[in-house]
Amino acid sequence: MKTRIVKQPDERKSEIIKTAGRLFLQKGVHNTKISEIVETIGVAKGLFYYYFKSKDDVISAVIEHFISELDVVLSNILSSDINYYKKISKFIDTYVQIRRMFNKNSCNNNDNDNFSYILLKKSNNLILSYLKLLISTGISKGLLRLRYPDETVTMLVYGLNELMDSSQKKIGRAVMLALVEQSLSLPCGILA
Amino acid sequence: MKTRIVKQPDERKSEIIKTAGRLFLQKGVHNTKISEIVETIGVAKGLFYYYFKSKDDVISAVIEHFISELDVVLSNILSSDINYYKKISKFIDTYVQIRRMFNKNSCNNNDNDNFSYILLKKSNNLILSYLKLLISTGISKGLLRLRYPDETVTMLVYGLNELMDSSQKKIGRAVMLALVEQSLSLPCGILA
Amino acid sequence: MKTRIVKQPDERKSEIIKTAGRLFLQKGVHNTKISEIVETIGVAKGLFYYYFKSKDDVISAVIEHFISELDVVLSNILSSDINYYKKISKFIDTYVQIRRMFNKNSCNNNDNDNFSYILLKKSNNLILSYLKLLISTGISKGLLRLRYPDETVTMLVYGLNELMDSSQKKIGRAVMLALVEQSLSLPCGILA
Amino acid sequence: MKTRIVKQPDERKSEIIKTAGRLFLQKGVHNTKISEIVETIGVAKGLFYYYFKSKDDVISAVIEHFISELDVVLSNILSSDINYYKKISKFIDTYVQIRRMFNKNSCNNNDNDNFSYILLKKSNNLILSYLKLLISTGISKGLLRLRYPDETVTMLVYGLNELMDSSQKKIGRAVMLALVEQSLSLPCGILA
DNA sequence: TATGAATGAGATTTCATTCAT
DNA sequence: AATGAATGAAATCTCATTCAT
Repeated sequence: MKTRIVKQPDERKSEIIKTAGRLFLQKGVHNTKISEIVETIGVAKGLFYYYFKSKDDVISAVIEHFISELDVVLSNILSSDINYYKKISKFIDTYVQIRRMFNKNSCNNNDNDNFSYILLKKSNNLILSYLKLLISTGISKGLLRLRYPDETVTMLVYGLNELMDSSQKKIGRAVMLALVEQSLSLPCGILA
Repeated sequence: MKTRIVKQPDERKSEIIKTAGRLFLQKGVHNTKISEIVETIGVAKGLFYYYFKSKDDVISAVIEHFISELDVVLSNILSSDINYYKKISKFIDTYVQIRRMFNKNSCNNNDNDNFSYILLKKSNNLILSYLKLLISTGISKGLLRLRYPDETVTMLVYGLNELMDSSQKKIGRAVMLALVEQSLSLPCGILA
Repeated sequence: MKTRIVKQPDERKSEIIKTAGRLFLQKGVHNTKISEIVETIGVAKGLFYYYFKSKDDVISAVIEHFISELDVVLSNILSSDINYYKKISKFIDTYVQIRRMFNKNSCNNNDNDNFSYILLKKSNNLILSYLKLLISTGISKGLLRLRYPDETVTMLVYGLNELMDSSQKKIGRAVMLALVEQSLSLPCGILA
Repeated sequence: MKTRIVKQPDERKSEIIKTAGRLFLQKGVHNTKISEIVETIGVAKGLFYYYFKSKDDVISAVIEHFISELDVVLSNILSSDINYYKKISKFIDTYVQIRRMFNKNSCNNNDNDNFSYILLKKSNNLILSYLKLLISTGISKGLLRLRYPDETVTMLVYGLNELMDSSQKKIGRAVMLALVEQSLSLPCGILA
């Protein structure tokens, strides 16, 4: 029998969520067995089912965990004391970061999971809602003008998303911001 | 003993691919069992393995099948005898069609497959390559001007993709084309 | 639902090995299904795969098990406190015993396994290595003389092996020992 | 549809037996699928079952084929017009040949067939019966003397068998014949 | 005599989940 | 709060054999 290490419930649960999340991103949900999660942590299988009802249960928890962390970051940017355009470029930077994190891993995984897909989509939607808010504020303040603001922002976010995926050459920050300016009909160089 | 119905290999193989494809879209790859595919057709399980090495093998075949069908459609548009702007809007229309087809189904599927995801991505990339070609031809003919043509088209395609997914209200054809015009810096109404 | 009987891993693993070994000898490896092994013990099929990676895995384990048991017996004879010629005849007796055990069973089995064959060969080789040691010791002590000691012992062991297989009439112990004496150029009757 | 090559029944049947035999020795019976046999020849599966009732049926035929070929060779030696001792050494030489043929192949095959085993055994028994005959003739003619002629010859054949298998260094013809002489209590060098 | 698509029983294997300890 | 042996349903895959052509 292994030496039993007792932890606070919250700490243990969080440990499982983080470990599962890492493995899910690395190898895909379908290729991550419960046994692997518990072996990685070094606990018994039964403990997993003490904290989670099922595998699906931990998947949801992992997604929720990632999204709520992102929410904190974005919320801080929005309420921070920097100028309007800076906020836009900060959003874009944050976006690039999480994209890279989610995608670096999901490339390897050739299995048929849509875990990263859901995660990405939820992240995109979150950042999208923040951006929509920011843009509509900008419009009412007269900082920019757009015929279809919501649609334009949607296309911007998901367009960038794909651009990061597919381009052979890594897209530089400058080009990226230029594309944002173009999409939002902003003066050239204002986000730089 | 079942009465044995013999078919030409090509016909049978194609029958399996189409049946599998339909089920994959309806219920996801993971939720579609080999036994279901063969039961749907009404043949023995062994026959499946006579034509395909494994489940993965048929997945690849299904994807290839969908993509090659799309390729024919797009290729016909490109070589057809209609004017330049008409071709663009035809591409967009085709795009909308397949998107609807892939997505109508993938909504139901709550499993963890990314079959539709891969399919969508490959379709997007195919249409993207056709559009890039068309746009660069247009640029060299002086029909339009863009600073980052490839990046712009990429963002356009994937932006639209998401727009169709997410907007509560269905995006009308008019708005869609307007967004395309805006993205490509084309005169308002020219694609209508 | 079955009542679950929990055992120590070592005990369970050993239980599986012994049961599998018995069935393998009785019916041949190919004719022994995993399902039979677990049904015989009265556990679930999954438990088998909890302890063994595959059917091949348990086959190896069974062979190893038989051989290591034989090794203990032979090793005890070698180090025991009896006279030199007695050791030889004890080796022969042990040999006869295991031969009978392996062959009694393998007669029934008309399938195409060579499980008993491998087992027999490994046993033969083990006893052979012990005998070679004993003989060479005897030679250096001047207890016997042989031109080709290793070859002679090899032929002796495998010759006896076959003799036990094939002769219609069961070979008596006396004849057997006489043949050993003849092979090793020992005085007639010294092993009796 | 393939071009259909029609052959005489005997020729076809023999073609299947020879091909099957080659594959059985190369890869083992269990690893040789009916499909492989017919593909190697270039005919359809159905044809196999036109000539053979089952896989077991062809296995028997293959064994019979090998054995009857050996029988011809041995029979020729026995009735040939050479001296007594020469016949013995010719038998041994033939024996070495077929052993090499059966074993060179069966080494590779790590599967659980006893095809080579059966084949070897039947060959050994055939040569054994010829040798017993020869030896007993020799005894009645006063050419040699043995206490247990049959047992001795049995041990000789099977002992040599193993010797060829196991010895790291290939056993030379001279040593081999020396061992035969020793076993049969023949004067040293008479077989050389 | 020959074809090869089709059959189907059954084997091995996987793994999320349970529960006696 | 923790263990890990045990469960069992279900999935994938194999291949000797059959039979419509």
